[in-house]
Amino acid sequence: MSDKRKIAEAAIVRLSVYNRALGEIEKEGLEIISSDELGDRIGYHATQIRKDLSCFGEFGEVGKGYFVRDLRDAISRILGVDRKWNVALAGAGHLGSALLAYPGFRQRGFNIVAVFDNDLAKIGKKWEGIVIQDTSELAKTVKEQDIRIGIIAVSPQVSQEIVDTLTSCGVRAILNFAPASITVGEGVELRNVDLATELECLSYFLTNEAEVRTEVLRKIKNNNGEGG
Amino acid sequence: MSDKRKIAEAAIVRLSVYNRALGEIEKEGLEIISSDELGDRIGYHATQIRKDLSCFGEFGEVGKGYFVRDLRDAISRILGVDRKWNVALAGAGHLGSALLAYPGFRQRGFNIVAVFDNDLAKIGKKWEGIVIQDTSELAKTVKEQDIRIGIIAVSPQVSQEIVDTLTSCGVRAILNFAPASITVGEGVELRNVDLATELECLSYFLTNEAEVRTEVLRKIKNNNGEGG
DNA sequence: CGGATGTTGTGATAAATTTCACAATATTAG
DNA sequence: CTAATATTGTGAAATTTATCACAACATCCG
Ligand SMILES: NC(=O)c1ccc[n+]([C@@H]2O[C@H](COP(=O)([O-])OP(=O)(O)OC[C@H]3O[C@@H](n4cnc5c(N)ncnc54)[C@H](O)[C@@H]3O)[C@@H](O)[C@H]2O)c1
Ligand SMILES: NC(=O)c1ccc[n+]([C@@H]2O[C@H](COP(=O)([O-])OP(=O)(O)OC[C@H]3O[C@@H](n4cnc5c(N)ncnc54)[C@H](O)[C@@H]3O)[C@@H](O)[C@H]2O)c1
Repeated sequence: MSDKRKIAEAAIVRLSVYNRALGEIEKEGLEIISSDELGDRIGYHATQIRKDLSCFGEFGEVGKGYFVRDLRDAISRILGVDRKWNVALAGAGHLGSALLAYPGFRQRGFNIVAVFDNDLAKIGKKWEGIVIQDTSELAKTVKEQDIRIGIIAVSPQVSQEIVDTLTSCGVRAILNFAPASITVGEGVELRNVDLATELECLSYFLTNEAEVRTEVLRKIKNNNGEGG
Repeated sequence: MSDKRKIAEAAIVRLSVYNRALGEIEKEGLEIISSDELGDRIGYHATQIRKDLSCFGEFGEVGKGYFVRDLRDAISRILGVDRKWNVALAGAGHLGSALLAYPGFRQRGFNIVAVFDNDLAKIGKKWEGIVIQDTSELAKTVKEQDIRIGIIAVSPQVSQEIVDTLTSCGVRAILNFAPASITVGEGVELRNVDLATELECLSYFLTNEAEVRTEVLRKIKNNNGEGG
């Protein structure tokens, strides 16, 4: 019943997880997989998977399952990763250089084609085949290179400023690592990755372990699995 | 109505966001803030904030708002970050070294006190004051240093193995950066940060921009703000 | 003092999301 | 061919999460 209007963000995240898992399954040589087995591997209910997919079409074969390759292609199309995206990286510090060095992004179609910094010691240097540019060149480069996605790996103090520069150049998708409350205009998608928040969630869990354990036991009694 | 039993994970993430924002507000010199203004700054409804807090107690003053410092202390206690946590880092590669160099974790009470790798060229070297150890020493070190949290920054192929080693040593909280479907036993909290997934969500948004725009317009008509 | 205003905490309500239940259909074994 | 088994896609139900609405109370200002 292909209807893209009411797709939950959480469902999109799951599609990406399905895709990664399908990649692993493909490597193992499996050609067909049921929603049940896929769910087992990644810790979701089979119905969740089928429901998520049903928003976009029918990809399975009744009584059989899903052709791994076909489903992967379908999800890739849905996510828009059946193409290349040019990405700009702002901030060539510790985190920025790790991101730049990571081959996984390119493998998935995300090419970091430009890196910006304001540190004169870095500007002009070539890292991973890319010359680090001054932030003043951002607007020009974004247009020239058709950059659609920006990654923020600068200090929190300047993150909003860099986001504004990027969006004013037409960048409509931003992945932010700076622990700051960034705001963007409508039509711009912002995703925040706050690693301190991740650790704080773990701290909460450890601090409140007993209560959580009770919850886990209740869930197990109701025959639920691991949550991923 | 202090009842920690039915707290949604999403609420915990928000508490962490509130705390970071309160830190910024404190730096600005503000001593009191209303849920309304806090909500404006971080893109949540005031009622969401009040509801989240109400699970843990009453922290505000009617007609006045919240004392910034007091609320921050209260949330820190709730999250369990009113203390220090010793953290182990597995994988001293590109990402691992960025995490190790980041002062923000220590500032928030998360001390990376041990780093493990299996690369002979790295083992024995001292980074940021910490000697990189062979993974075979993990069990001993985890006990000696009272390590409660593990960070996985090794390749996906070995990530499950390292997770198993950590949990078998009693580590009950794991932050995983490897793009793999990790499973953990009950009583262990696992948080996955998959950066490729983050980019794929942005790709989805860009690919389906038109539909999303419609959605945004609908929300604005209903007086909703930015989602953060 | 008293009315206007501001703000919290929370029960009730609404909305979103997940899970259940099952019809429909394919496959397999005999 | 038929019965047994497997699996999808989806409407309905259940559950979870977010928002609304408002009583209760504090503060401000004349
Ligand atoms: N390193 C981590 O593990 C980690 C973890 C969590 C969050 N973060 C966040 O990610 C961001 C980057 O972290 P990092 O460790 O790489 O910091 P870093 O200090 O190593 O790097 C920041 C880089 O940004 C550059 N920069 C500063 N102002 C700039 C500007 N106006 N224009 C362009 N470039 C500018 C600096 O020159 C530097 O190269 C920070 O906001 C940090 O809080 C990092
Ligand atoms: N670098 C990034 O920006 C980035 C982005 C997304 C995901 N990741 C994921 O994070 C993880 C680390 O990425 P990276 O870029 O730092 O990789 P990397 O190759 O630079 O580092 C991996 C490190 O793990 C060590 N290692 C390998 N096997 C080990 C074992 N059995 N025991 C102990 N150590 C072992 C290696 O020696 C190496 O030092 C990977 O799973 C990667 O997919 C990284």
